[in-house]
Amino acid sequence: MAERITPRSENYSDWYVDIVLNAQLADYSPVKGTMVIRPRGYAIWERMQSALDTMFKETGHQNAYFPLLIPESFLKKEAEHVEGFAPECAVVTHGGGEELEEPLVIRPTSETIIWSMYRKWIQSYRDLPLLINQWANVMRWEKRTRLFLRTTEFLWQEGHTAHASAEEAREETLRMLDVYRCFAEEHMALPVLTGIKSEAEKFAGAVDTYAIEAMMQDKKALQAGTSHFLGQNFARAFDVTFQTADGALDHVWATSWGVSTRLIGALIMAHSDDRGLVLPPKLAPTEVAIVPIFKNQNRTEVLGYADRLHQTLKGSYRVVLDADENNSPGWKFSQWELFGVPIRIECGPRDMQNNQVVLVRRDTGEKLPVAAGAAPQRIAELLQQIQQALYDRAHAFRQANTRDIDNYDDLVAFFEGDGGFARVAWSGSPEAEARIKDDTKATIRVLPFGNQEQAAGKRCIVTGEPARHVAILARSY
RNA sequence: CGGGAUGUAGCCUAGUGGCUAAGGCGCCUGCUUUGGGAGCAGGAGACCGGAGGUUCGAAUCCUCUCAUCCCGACCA
Repeated sequence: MAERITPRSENYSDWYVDIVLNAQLADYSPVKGTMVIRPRGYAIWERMQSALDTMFKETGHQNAYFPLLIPESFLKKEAEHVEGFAPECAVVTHGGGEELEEPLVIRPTSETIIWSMYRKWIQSYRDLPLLINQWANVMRWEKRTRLFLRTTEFLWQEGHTAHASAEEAREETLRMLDVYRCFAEEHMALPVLTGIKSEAEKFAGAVDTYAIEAMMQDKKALQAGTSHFLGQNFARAFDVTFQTADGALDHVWATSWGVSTRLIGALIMAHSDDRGLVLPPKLAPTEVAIVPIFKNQNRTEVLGYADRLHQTLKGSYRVVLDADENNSPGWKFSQWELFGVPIRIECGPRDMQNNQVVLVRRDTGEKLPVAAGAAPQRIAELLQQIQQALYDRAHAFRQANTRDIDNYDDLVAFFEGDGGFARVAWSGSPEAEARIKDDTKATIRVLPFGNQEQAAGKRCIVTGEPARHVAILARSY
């Protein structure tokens, strides 16, 4: 029998690991905390990259590549930055059989090396804005790792932009946050909250950190992407100045923003079920799997029928024909479900007689017989419906598990129970934030856009002081 | 970095001092099958995580060590 997937209800962590391993997305590799992204997982990443890269280009960015190794001294130039990252840096001390003059840090992020270069490339306001993105691997020595969600090495993209004014840099920060929101919603079918992070949760070295935040099926929050307004912090640290149109000298304004292979973890935890992976059609490496059902006496005919269907669909869809003769149809059904293929097409002798095929939705299991000639059109519609249904289901789930709470005891009870997202009024005091964390293990995920004005007239859930913010609280990954 | 658990064939597991380490899945060969994880027959595959020790004898007991997973403190 095939591998059993631990049901979500039994153990969510085990379920997650079972999905990743059995759907062949990734595998553990020999070094603690590192993993191999297998072809089925990497193909998803490639689709993510392709969609995001297009969006980055459409917003005026260019790709470049900066080196993996960063002089240790660079990290130390920005005070908060070094404090934030020093504990999780891997450091190269030897090369070519000799101890290095200066240790080299394996990048945990590239602000420092990039700004050291921007110093050379930026002299005038005419050189701005400078809009660069890089696709790269980074390394953060995490104490505790989880496949895709937090590994020692991971793949991501990091955008680093330089601007002549604070306003422009802020605009850029929000523009890219919106690109992430759009990508999450439209491609990943993942509803996200957008907003700003609290002081405690922001990026080391940023003035403001914005994030998209999603709810997973266990009601925990996952930060799916961040966009930072860096102010002039890195420009000052690396002495990056430019001459303005009126001849003055000013430090450059900066942003950085990134999403990582963690998004694959988000995808899994948002949509998949106890039968295996469920992928939104737009990111599914294979959209359609054709499973012919034949007996010995009609093998040639049925395979021919399936093959003609395959030929018909090949030009328009990412489709595979599973013509293997050893595994039973039932086995193949389970297998393609495990792999998360959005639509399976069953075609057997009965279908052939009726000149039809059976489309099976991965998300609902629903079986839909359709005339063979209508299949291409129906598939297009169905893929869209599945994409939308996944989004709607995730959105409804988040709505159902988000509660407005205005009493501290209720808040504590909420997180002692099933938990979810708690929407509360908050004074802005770090002490209040810390107390919530101590008492509930929940943190401020985001101060969401759109309803901050609702804080007016309310009192902080912890201190009772006048509230200045609406905060979303949740336990998180 | 603390707490817990586990390392026996590709995977899962049995074996808790005594013959040649057992079974299931998977894999290979052949036949038969195929509308929800098929059947039969045959076959390959393990220095039992590593090192040291106790013993006539160790997968099994002891010591050390390594690795991984899970739960907490820290984080894309």
